[in-house]
Amino acid sequence: MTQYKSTLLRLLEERGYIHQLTDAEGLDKLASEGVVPGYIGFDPTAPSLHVGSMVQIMLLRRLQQAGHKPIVLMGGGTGKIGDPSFKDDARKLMTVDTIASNVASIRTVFERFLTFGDGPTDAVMVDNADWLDKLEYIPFLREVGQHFSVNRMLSFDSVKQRLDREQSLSFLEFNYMILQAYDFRELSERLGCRLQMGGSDQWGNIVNGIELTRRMDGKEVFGVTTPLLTTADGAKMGKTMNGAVWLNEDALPAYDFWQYWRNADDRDVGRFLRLFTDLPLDEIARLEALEGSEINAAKVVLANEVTKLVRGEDAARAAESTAAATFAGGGLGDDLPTLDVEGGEISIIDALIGLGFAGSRGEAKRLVAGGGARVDGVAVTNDSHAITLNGNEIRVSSGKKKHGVLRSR
RNA sequence: GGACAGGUGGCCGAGUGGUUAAAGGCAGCAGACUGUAAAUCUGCCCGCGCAAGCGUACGCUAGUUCGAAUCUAGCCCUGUCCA
Repeated sequence: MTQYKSTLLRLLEERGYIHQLTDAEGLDKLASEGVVPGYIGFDPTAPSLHVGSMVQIMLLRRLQQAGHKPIVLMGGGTGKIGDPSFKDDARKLMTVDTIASNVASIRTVFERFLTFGDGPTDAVMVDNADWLDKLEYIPFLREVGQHFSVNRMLSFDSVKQRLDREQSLSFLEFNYMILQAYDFRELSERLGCRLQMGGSDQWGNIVNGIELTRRMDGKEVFGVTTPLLTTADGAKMGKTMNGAVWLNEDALPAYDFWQYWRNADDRDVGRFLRLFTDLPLDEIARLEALEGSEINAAKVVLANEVTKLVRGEDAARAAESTAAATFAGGGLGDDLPTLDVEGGEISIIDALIGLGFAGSRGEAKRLVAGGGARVDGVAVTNDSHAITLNGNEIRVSSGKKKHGVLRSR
């Protein structure tokens, strides 16, 4: 199992992407013989994907790096249903318009990770609404439905958990796994797709797709899942401070994105470097071996590399220099949130709200009362404090990490 | 259609007439310690207000009561079992 012949599996193995494989030997053989088209599905539940989806995106990138063809499947059709997997409650149904606009917005991110085009190993993007929307119920039941055993479906974790917890699972959601399986089969027909990848929670769906493809067409296809990514302290990746860590620029400023990686847990640095950057493994080994506070250097590299990939070179450089100026120098950087102040004076409360460090006046006051608010590095404990700018830029901070700039206008 | 159980703050979960803006936990924010790390300890954690206070809030609606998350009725939703 350890020694793969194919570049693909070796690459995935050594960088930590593999959790489960459906047929390691078969896939290894296939991948060493020629181009393997492989896909991963993404649900358009929001206008942007977040860091939690990044393993999958990187997986497609690795696929292309290893000389194969990545297929990005947008779940424009399945998104109308919602994955029941492990959710506590039924997802609210999204309107068709929302889905369409989410699909369009998510699309842009992939261009940074993959090379699209018409060549044999160029990436393509497809939307399962293209075929799912047109399905006719009776023909679909006859062709596809006959291959599914309800007994079996009930035994899948995604469904079982919902039932065990005595939570409702609508028939609509129950169908999700069938449609997902159908996607694989459809992609195998349309694009000769041989491989589906996904998070470990997708295992059941992937296996279903493989079986359906075999039963309907007698074709052999494969599946790979990635480990469920959590941070070292056990939290799901991609949810922090002010919510999710979005990939799209308009959903999260590059500086905040950079900071997310800069603040990674020590124990995660090596793993993240392998998964989310293209740095060579020996370089990563050197970085993750750094001890104590030296590891901070590795975190900067991590932040730079990931930001470069997701947001571009310029964004990464700007974020780094802002961070350096703000933290090391105690100064200001261009990327910090900025508030234009009229009239040369503003109350500390309004400044904190204006910079987005507090969501309400009460919250701002509590922050001040708790000693977390600083003006030019000096703690302010009086919530009626007024800041006078005198034409200068003033630095306002919430805690030690969140900094912003007041500028007079 | 019937019987039973249930719907509480971002989540989990106590609370069964006033002392309940609602125990506890998780998540989050801040402070101390540090390395913009982890762990630990401390404070905060519906909104407005300097405050007294006011406004909202316990599925929805209408009641009973001086007073309801707590009682009554109807409705909606969920689960389990029965038809």
